[in-house]
Amino acid sequence: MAVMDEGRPPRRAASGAPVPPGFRSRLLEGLTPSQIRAVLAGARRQRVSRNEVLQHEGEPASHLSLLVTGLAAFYTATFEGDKLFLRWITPGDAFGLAALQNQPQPYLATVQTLQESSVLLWERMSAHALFSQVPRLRENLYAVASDYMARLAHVLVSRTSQTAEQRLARMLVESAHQIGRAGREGIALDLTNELLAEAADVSVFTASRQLSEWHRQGILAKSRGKILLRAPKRLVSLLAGHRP
Amino acid sequence: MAVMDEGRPPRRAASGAPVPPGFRSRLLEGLTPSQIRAVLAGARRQRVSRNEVLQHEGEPASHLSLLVTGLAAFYTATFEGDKLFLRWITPGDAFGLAALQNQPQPYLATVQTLQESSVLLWERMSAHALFSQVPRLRENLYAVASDYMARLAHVLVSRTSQTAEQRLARMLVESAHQIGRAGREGIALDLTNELLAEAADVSVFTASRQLSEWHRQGILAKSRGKILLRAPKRLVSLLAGHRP
DNA sequence: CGCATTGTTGACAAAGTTCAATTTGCGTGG
DNA sequence: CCACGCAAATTGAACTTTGTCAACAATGCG
Repeated sequence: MAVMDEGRPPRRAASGAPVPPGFRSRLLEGLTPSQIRAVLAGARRQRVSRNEVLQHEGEPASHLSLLVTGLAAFYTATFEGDKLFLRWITPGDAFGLAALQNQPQPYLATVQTLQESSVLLWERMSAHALFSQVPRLRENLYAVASDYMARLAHVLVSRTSQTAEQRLARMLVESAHQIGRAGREGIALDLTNELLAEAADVSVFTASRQLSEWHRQGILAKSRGKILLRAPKRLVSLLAGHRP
Repeated sequence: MAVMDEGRPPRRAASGAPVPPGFRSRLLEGLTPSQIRAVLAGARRQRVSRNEVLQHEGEPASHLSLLVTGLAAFYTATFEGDKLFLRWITPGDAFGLAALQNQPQPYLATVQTLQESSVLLWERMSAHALFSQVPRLRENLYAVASDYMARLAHVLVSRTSQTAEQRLARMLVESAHQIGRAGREGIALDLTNELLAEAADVSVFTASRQLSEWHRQGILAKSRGKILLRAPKRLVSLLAGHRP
């Protein structure tokens, strides 16, 4: 993964703050420092508060975006208009990949912040120009798109072939990797039952019952809006060791 | 969509038959005739019989492929190893897009023929070379990949938020577009209950019951391995007109 | 301290799957 | 050309999983 050069104080982008030291993104991997500077210079940096919609499914894909700090969720809408969680967007994740198509396309999903965040935004046309100048960007873009594909396929498999219990376990384990904070007691997650239920596509009631069950078994501890995974391995075993 | 030049007799590719006249593929759209010749010349043409596996999920993506004639299905495997239908592959559809990544990647899905078919195969490295020579190919590739994303998202929405009846209706309507033969009586589909059930992710029993119901209502006619859609619009109305 | 948000619990209902028992259709070989 | 045999399709009934709903509890913020 690309790491920003931490040696020298990073140059301030034309219209925004620099990227935090140590920031990594799959999209910028393998670029030279000067290429990274050029790419960042073409972006607009923006702070966004919690629960802000960064892109709206169906609207023309006008920007390529990159989450710098914070947390967002990537949703698609059902035919009835309910939102359907697809994945977390964490710092370093790009979204709005539809903007890089030659023909203007609509966004495939809605992205909404779950915490105060900051993003880099490239306007469609200037992104096209940048991607022509830096071939490595195109390669990275394709890799990122492929990663979306693979994740989407996993979600699909999970939703259609796993039980509610397994989906919850999977979501907890994945979330632990992506948005968890490791501590002495275990891995801490800032998730309400409601958000977790939504992410695992389970009713809040099922989520509550299952979490209580795992709490009883000592696998995790709960408090309001927080989950502490004490034994993530026991959750993993619910997934893999399913067939005896 | 790209159409092969039908004016002159198509030049025979190095190691296979030419593409049939009128053949169209999203992947080759916008290429000049000479570019198309060059691209086809780099491919191996292959006949494959029914139920042949063209690529295996998890194996290294060694080839980019293009279905020329016939029909195939694009499956992914569940964690238990069952196959999970994702989409049809019809003539002109490319698959094995993972081969175009810079780093070698595994195939994301299994592709299996449902009829006697023929495919064009590009070995990974020569595909890379071709795609460097013809920038338009890269653009098309990205568009094709985006189309996969969009379809996958649709499947996901369908699987998680629609009833068995709706999924069957949707699958019938989609299949009618993609693999149906329009006739005076309606649109004919060569599908067994089993294949349809698999594609809609429904048990064969549910499929049988629902088809019988629609048969009773005059929406379709069935015979062994065949379905004749008489009133596809009434199926569509089950999807959209669901909310009153 | 009061109130809104978040979480819990039990009873019940709905949607589909599973299973077993048959029936139907169709190609084939005698 | 007929009967056989297999694959495809059907049907009813029990069963499972999970969602829905209503009522309630507890947590923590202002």
